[in-house]
Amino acid sequence: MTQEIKPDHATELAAAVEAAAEFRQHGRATINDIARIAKVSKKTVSRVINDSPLVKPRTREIVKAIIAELGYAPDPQARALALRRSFLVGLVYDNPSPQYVVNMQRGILDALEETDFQLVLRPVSRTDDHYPGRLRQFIQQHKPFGLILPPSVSEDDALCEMFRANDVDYVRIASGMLDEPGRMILTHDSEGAAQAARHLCALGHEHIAHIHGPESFRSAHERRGGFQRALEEAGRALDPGLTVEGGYTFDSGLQAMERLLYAKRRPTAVFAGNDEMATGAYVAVRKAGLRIPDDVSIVGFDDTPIAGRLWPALTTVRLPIREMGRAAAALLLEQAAGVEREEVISFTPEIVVRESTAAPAGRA
Amino acid sequence: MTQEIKPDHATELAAAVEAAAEFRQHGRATINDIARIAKVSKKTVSRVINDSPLVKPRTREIVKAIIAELGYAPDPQARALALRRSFLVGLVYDNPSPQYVVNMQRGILDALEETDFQLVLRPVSRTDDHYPGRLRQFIQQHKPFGLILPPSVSEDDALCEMFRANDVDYVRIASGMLDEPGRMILTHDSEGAAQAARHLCALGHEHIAHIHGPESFRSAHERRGGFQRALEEAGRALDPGLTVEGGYTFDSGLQAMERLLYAKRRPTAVFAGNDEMATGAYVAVRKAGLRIPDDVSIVGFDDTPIAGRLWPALTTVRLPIREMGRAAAALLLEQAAGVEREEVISFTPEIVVRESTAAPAGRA
DNA sequence: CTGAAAGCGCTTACAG
DNA sequence: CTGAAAGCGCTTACAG
Repeated sequence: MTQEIKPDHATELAAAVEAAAEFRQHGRATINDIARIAKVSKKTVSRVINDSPLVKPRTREIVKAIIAELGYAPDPQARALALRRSFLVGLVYDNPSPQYVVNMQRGILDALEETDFQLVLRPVSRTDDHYPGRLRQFIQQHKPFGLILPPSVSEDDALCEMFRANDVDYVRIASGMLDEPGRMILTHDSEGAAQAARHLCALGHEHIAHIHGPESFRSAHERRGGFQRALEEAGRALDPGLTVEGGYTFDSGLQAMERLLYAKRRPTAVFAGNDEMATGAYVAVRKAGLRIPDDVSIVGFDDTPIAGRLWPALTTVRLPIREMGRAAAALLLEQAAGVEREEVISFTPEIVVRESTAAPAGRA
Repeated sequence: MTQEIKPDHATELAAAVEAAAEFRQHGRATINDIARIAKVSKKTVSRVINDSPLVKPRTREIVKAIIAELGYAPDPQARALALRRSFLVGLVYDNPSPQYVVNMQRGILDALEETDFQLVLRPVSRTDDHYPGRLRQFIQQHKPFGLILPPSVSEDDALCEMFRANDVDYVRIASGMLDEPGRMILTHDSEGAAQAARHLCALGHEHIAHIHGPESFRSAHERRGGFQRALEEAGRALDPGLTVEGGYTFDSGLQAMERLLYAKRRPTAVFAGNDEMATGAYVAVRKAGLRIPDDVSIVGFDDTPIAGRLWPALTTVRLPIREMGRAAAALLLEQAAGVEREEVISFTPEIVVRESTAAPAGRA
């Protein structure tokens, strides 16, 4: 006489795990192995992998237990082929600062850490006319899951349109609202610059210069604008004679500062649009035989590592680049999950006061 | 009456290209499209893609013409699935210098530029015990084409053994001969350090200090060794009382220099094991109210961008990091092509003389 | 030198 | 809630 035995859930689960354990030695498992051991179809395993709700909780639990026991991970190449979409997240950048790039990479990697996504690097040169074409080819061939765009590539509207046309998700990091909230990380550069202005005004400076970045960078406008507004709110004005354009480079900062030092009335403080230019300004001041901050106070922007390594250490405005990268990658995942975001994610830089700023000589 | 027309090769080729041109609008081509238009099997197209010699030159030419006309590129995901090997090259690094990392990335990207390979980033922490396990999982799941290992991960023999066991190609970049020539990029750090020693001796320094890197870094030994040997060849010796250990960081350089400044007899020149520590040494000298190079000459190692931005600009030893990255990636491709290399590829650093070194005060 | 069949490890409609 | 069949775009033996 046969007797129908209806095993309870715990028994069933234990049996499945045991069957899985026996399989262990046979090398890397596939979806078929999981299905066979779980006694379900591979489609059901696929549903579990993809978190489909259409699986009985009990079935799901058994499948998950076997997956855990075998340390199974689905093959990204096979999934990509079937999904027509790879598990690569591309960082498309033209930012010249290695520090910026590395920090952004770190942030993105933080967010991708426990996922199946890999970060691939796509440096570009915006002065190369072929760069959108190359990117299109990359996209069509590698079908990246999504792209992250820091400044200044993030400011290229035509490029983003191409991404949309090719059905590729992206997140733009920029100092202006260039896209819908779900595709943007906003940085309030103008507010950071305003903090620099307030700091210098509070120290008593009246005669303040600004070395701004190139007109082609949105951040240069934002920073100049915020600085100017805050000066005006404090009853000062940004003297056009003390406003010089640089190229965000060390050399341009050095040259701009040299010009400022020979102005009719030498400024007692200078706000440089980034740390690179501030570093150049240091050298110009030194070469002129002047002292920082005794003769001239200097403020930078970015808080790159060089800021703390200069002597005296540079007062500057810090943008949390790593956190921004993390947020951008998280937003990309959110976007893929179909979340509709209404509010933009934004970051406000903060001034870091070190040793390069002090009250002007007359007021010391 | 039908007449057999045997078209010549040129006609045949032109016809194929025309057929391809007609196809153009239908979206992205696959290997099947190419095969159909070329009137061959897809296996033959696959042979052409993979540069198999087993294809009649004429057939190959026609297939290549159609591929070019359609701008066809094989799907990397599909190839990866069939080949059980992806087109990803992993950069596995724990190097703390952003400048080093970014330059290495650039070099690798240079070499991968016109290939189908993508660079993926795998930062690791050697102090994390789980890091080999995580890497193994990455390897087994993503089946990277190969890995590039700069110092100090490159010095981990057990890790490389795991790579071999998992049948993954790799290239180690190190200052010692740790592996066979086909898997190594060698840097002659000791020779660079020797150049620093010769430079200081030539200037007339007798009383020379050295701030070396941490014992756990092979480069620290190589640099100290090369420096010491060259000093001895010049009839000097490395005074143990003027040899201090730092941690390759700014702060450690500052502290080490402070100790040296209070030595019984202050050194007239200091060789720092890297630019970071040299930068710290600058600050210590400044804080002590001394001048560079008038009171103390300083030499760094690496030639990171900060070297040229300091005041006075830092004399340092430059390693061509970007070229090293390029060579490493090229070597990986060579390895995959089955080339057996007998001679190791090596790079010798060179001193870059700037403004931080001069004859000692007494001899000016 | 060339091709038809099978397979890499997944997912997508479709049917139940 | 579950499964059998077909397909993603390639390559690998195998046969000729």
